[in-house]
Amino acid sequence: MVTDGLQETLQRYLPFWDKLSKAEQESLRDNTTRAQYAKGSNVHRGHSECVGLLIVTGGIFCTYLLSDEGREVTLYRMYEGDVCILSAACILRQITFEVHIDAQTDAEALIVSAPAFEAISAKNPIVENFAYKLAADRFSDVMWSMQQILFMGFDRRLAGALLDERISAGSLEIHCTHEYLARQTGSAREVVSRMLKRFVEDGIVELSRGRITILDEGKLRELAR
Amino acid sequence: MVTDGLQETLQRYLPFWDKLSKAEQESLRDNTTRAQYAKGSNVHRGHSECVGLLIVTGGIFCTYLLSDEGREVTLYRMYEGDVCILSAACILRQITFEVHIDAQTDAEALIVSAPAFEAISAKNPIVENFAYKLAADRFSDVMWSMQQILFMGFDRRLAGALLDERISAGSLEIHCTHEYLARQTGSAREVVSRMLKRFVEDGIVELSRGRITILDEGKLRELAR
DNA sequence: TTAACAAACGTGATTTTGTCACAGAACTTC
DNA sequence: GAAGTTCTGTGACAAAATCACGTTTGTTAA
Repeated sequence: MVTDGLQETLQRYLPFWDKLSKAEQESLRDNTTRAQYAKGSNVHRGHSECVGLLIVTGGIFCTYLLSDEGREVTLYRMYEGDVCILSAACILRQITFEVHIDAQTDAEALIVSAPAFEAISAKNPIVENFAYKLAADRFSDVMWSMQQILFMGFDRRLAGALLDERISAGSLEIHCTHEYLARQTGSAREVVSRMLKRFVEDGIVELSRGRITILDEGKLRELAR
Repeated sequence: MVTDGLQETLQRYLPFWDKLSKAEQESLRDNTTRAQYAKGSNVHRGHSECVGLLIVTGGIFCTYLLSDEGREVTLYRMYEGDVCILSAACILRQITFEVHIDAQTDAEALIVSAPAFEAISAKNPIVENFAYKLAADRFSDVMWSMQQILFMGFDRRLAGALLDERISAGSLEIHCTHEYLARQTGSAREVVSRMLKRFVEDGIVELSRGRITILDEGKLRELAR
């Protein structure tokens, strides 16, 4: 959680801050608000109006694709210090696809209003550049997921997802549902359940409602390789 | 095919050209060469050294992912006038994934050497910006493929691919192999063959070696919807 | 403190898609 | 026209997704 003033936070997280004119700094600051999101709440959906640039100051946000039939596939997650450009995608005319963004935990962020950011971005190439570089970062994230889904067997993907959770939990006890893992891996809940059962048979994990305990991290790493 | 001088071609295809200094223009021009590629030849592979910025002046280039086992999935194609940034991905530090690029037909392009482009891009934010905007364009292309592969049934994807070919052929007679369609749809050759057989049974297409004739474009569109 | 409810999970049956192995057909080249 | 290459067809199988339930587990509220 970041609790200091708006200006200090903006300066910390926006690398171009010191290259802005005083007027630009003021304009940004005056159009930035602090926002709180409850776990599971929606931040951005498809091509609805653009919330603006999201600067994560606490919690986890999750960017995902949503199919017409309601299937979700997670693209990447954002943590404290990450700046979310797709919540301001309306600013970048090159971005023509739709993503959804939710708060995955209770979370908070600074929001730079889209029009204010757009105005500065239109005049200041350094700022515009920052935005496009963020997009390129996400491009790489998405390509990573895509390769995983296209080329890796499901056992491997699930093992990888479990290890990711293990890291962000900082513990061998993971608290998440099978449904959640299905979204992370671009698969279906039943498929996750079945594979987890196989992992149990192999002595790799232990299951209980809403919790997965890793018993053999080595085997898991080997699987995910 | 573009046959005029280097400088004219650069000016036509690089929107930032007129904003360069004389020295920058000269440097770019002197580090640009015209290249010919035979159908099927490789232009860029993974993280091998960067060829540089590719400006397509004729033919078709194809950007694809390649798995360890050799499976290929086409991401997008480039035509006359398109500028390829991923062949110069080494310049953009944000781009961390690997793609491959082939000439899909006999093709030709101008190549701006990577170091020359990088030098100018490092000093001139407008040029750097241009590069990142190109990347964002491709990001959108890739997201489009990803949604197709993740959310659409194979019949639909194949119908879409056939319609794409129908357009670029400008005719109901498509000249391509099942293997090619498999790469376009992120699937396998046998799967394409089988689905095409179903299309034949439904009176949608007619098959012969290396050629597919669309008999019922309406049904195909309905399938692809 | 249960009854009622909702969320999470288990599992068989089915379909779709991808993989493997091989065979035959259709063009090319010499 | 013999040999080789490329392209296609097909059966058997495996992996994964989907469908249709049923069961378990925890929460809420009468």
